Amino acid sequence: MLLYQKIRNYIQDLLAQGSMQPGSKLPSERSLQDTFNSTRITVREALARLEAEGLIYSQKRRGWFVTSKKLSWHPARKVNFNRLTKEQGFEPKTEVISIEAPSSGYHVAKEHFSGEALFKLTRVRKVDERAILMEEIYCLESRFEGLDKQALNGSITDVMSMHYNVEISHEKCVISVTVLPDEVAQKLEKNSGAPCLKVKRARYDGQKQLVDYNVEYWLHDAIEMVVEGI
Amino acid sequence: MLLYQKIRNYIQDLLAQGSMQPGSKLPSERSLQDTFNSTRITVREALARLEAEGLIYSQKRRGWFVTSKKLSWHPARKVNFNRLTKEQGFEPKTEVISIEAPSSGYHVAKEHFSGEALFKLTRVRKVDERAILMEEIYCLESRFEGLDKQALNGSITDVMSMHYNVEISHEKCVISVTVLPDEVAQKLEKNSGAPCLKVKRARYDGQKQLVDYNVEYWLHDAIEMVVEGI
DNA sequence: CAGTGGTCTAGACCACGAT
DNA sequence: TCGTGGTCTAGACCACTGG
Repeated sequence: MLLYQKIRNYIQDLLAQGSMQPGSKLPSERSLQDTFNSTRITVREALARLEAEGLIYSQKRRGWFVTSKKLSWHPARKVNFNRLTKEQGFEPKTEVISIEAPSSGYHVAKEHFSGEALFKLTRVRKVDERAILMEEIYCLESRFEGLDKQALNGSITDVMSMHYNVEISHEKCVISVTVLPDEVAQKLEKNSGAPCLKVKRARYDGQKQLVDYNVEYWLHDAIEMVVEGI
Repeated sequence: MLLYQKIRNYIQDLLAQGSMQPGSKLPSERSLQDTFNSTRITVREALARLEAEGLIYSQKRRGWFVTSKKLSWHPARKVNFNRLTKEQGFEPKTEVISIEAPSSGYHVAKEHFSGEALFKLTRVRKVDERAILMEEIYCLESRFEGLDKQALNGSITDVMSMHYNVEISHEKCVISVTVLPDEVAQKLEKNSGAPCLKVKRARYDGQKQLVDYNVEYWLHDAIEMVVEGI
């Protein structure tokens, strides 16, 4: 058997035994190197596989940690992040990074909103103190006047409903696997190059008008998506 | 800038220029190493990032190649693989790996079919000669007698409808990001450890009886999922 | 057969985290 | 300050692909 597979199996066994709880720290790369009379390159090969598999994750220069149970997510439903995560036994937290309404349009403005002025809301969402999602929400400045004065660390759907009388009635998501862009990786305290699920979501009201357009970057090991159909 | 990022950018530029078409072969690792006066480790770091990003892919010991446009897939719809891929300009192909009905039950049998005897159909699906999907389909032996004598390289939904008068009316998918299990990687001519989308799908008839249970492994760079909701 | 990617060794320096 | 992961060098042998 290949050496990096031995190391991988060794760590998998550590996890399976239950001797390592979610969130706890693995032995350092150099100590694993000594354990197996090997080199860091090979140890890191094993760790990378386990990371891709979703069993462990690294935080920049802090170390390697055991992944928690995945969050079950319904991309095609109006979901309340805080409620959903609590139902599944996690402690949610939302941080507003910025809300901007610059005079110059964004790229998405041209593509989806025919060039009109937009708000851009950027947020990071955490479960159990681990940042697992960064999202950018774009919506019309004219339709949501004063949005930047609202409380934005809860459900945007609720804010739109309560303060602007706008209801979402349909949405379309496109989901792909890619890597975190560098600026997103930084916000989530990950290395650039970390795999992720990218979700692009367009939401419409009853008149089939586009209400908002979201781009979400989910850590690949933090989520599983549930879709029901027909 | 980091060296592996320089190499990554260099290759990205090659792709963006259009000088490299989908499916064409990249320079070898050793030639890139010479170009940048670097080492294979560093070159492979750059290639791994580009692979994770979905821009290139490797085939075992054959080399690195440029990825094609992604296939758009609606996981929550009854879709005909052959029709869908052709509509998007690809040339589809389905290979039946095996169909078995062993006396001993499968693990899924216990979990989903309360222990009854099952067929297990294993197939690989290709677009433009590239294997991008391996799937296992489980269904009741008693309900689909003689299924192993049917033509199984087309739509299973059609076979069930035409020969067994069974119609799918509802389905539920669970989608996660992980790595190809070793035996799947082999079938798809990939290294073990290649990232993938894993789709577990349960399909029900009008009486809410479970008709079949599928496990699909999609190459992460070959597909983007489209989901519409509410 | 030559060339390719897959695996591996034995080191090194750096930036950043924890303390 | 010390330990950590992040990046990098300069080689090596092997299994397999392709001509």
